[in-house]
Amino acid sequence: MPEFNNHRISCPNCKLADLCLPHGLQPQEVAQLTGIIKNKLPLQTDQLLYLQGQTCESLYAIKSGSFRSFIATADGEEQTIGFYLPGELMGLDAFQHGRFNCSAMALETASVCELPLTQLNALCARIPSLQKQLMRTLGKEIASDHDKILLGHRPAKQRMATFLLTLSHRYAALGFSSTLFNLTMSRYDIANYLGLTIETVSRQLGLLGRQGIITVKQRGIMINNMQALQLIVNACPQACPPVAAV
Amino acid sequence: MPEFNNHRISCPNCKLADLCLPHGLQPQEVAQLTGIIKNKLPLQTDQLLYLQGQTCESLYAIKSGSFRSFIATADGEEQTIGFYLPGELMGLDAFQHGRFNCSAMALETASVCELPLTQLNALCARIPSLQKQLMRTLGKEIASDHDKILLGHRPAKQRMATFLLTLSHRYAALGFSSTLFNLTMSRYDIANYLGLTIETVSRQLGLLGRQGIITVKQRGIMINNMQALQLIVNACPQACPPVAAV
DNA sequence: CGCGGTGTTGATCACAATCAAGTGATGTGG
DNA sequence: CCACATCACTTGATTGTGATCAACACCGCG
Repeated sequence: MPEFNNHRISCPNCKLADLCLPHGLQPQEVAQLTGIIKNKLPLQTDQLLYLQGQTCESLYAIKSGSFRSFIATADGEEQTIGFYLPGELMGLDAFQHGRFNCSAMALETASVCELPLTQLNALCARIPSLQKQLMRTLGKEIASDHDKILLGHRPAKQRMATFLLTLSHRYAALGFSSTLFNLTMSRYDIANYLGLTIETVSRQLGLLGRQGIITVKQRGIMINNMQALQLIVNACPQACPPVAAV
Repeated sequence: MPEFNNHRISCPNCKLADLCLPHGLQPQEVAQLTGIIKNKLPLQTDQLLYLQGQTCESLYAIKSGSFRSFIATADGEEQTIGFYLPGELMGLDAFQHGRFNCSAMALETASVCELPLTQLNALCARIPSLQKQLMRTLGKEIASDHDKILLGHRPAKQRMATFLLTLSHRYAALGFSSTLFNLTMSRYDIANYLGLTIETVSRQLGLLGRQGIITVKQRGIMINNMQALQLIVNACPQACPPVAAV
């Protein structure tokens, strides 16, 4: 993945600005936002950005790399809740009690902008459009969570297709290829996220590959037939018309 | 369900105040909040409070009754996302684009407080603790959505038990009995919400009944063994220890 | 009454989990 | 540089949970 990482933290120079918190702000407001960003050392693979239960003192915007957020369930297992890509804001679920509701782990070398809450709140009070943008981001998080709830009630094939298509769209929004990308997470992570087993994930990927819709090479994914993928996503569970079997 | 409905809308006199937006506000601030509430006619069973796609001009706090929120899926089906009880705030998912992301329908006769967004925003700018409370509510919504995502990956028995236990806790928070309550939604709604079929819901309820953990009479639920229910909720999918079979 | 909506119960089937073995990449020490 | 271990993933065989299909019970209501 190309580097969005700037040596000096500065929203005005950041390619991600329009996807991130500065979206819709005046240049002078963006400058103020830049002012509160705390520098943070890059994280290595498998390093925790924060831990479930910790007091939340900052939100984190991803500059580069990707993260996995997960919750420890009652039975001691981990349940992956979501994956985060550059430009996305992490830690919003801590707004309820001031403590992180899930843990966040780097899937690869990654860097983030740290936004101390006290300063962010103060800034929000002075910049209405920043407040508004933060609320929009919260609304987006809720809407995306609703999609995940729906997804949980779908058959395996549809979950897999939706997962790939969503990633594709998010990469496209970042300016990357929508048809050729690498999965930064393991099959185990995907399975856990989708509520499937690794075997089922593997089989579904294999199936989509044999149908010619995608090409899988390790963690590399090429989407050959975006429309077919979309059809699988839209299909109602029953009455699934045969999708150009090969 | 008893009536929380006051003849004049007034947060200071509302028994729900501490569960709702006024929580943590100074009396004088609560008065200001009361000032922006628009009166709205009570809704009848199956009446829509808002429709997915509509421009969102207000948030709604439930005074009495209950609601079901649902999304129209790609295949034309409805998918129930959640149920709302008195004191809860509806419409938060509209923050993303200013349009409601789901529809809300009354499950019984219900009344709501309408909070026009423009006035609410203006008030938030002047009352930091109101702003904070709104953010907390958003965080709560996200956290509860995460729980729903987890639930989707659990076996039927656990989904059913969790559903009942969550309702029990919410009723208790409202000052109602935690062990004796009526379901305001149909089996169909429950099944749709949990991602199961009505048959499975019926069977799971029957099973819990035969185990003596609950007593089901139509839509009336009595919880006889809260701890057993909690054990089912906590249990890991496999290695489910036999729960006092009768 | 009989009817329609709502919910229950039973029989069968299918999808995905589980169990089990095997392949392929990557890394390590001899 | 190769033997070997390890990890990540794939593939195959079997099983079980919950969906589907189908019939039936219950309740309110005209």
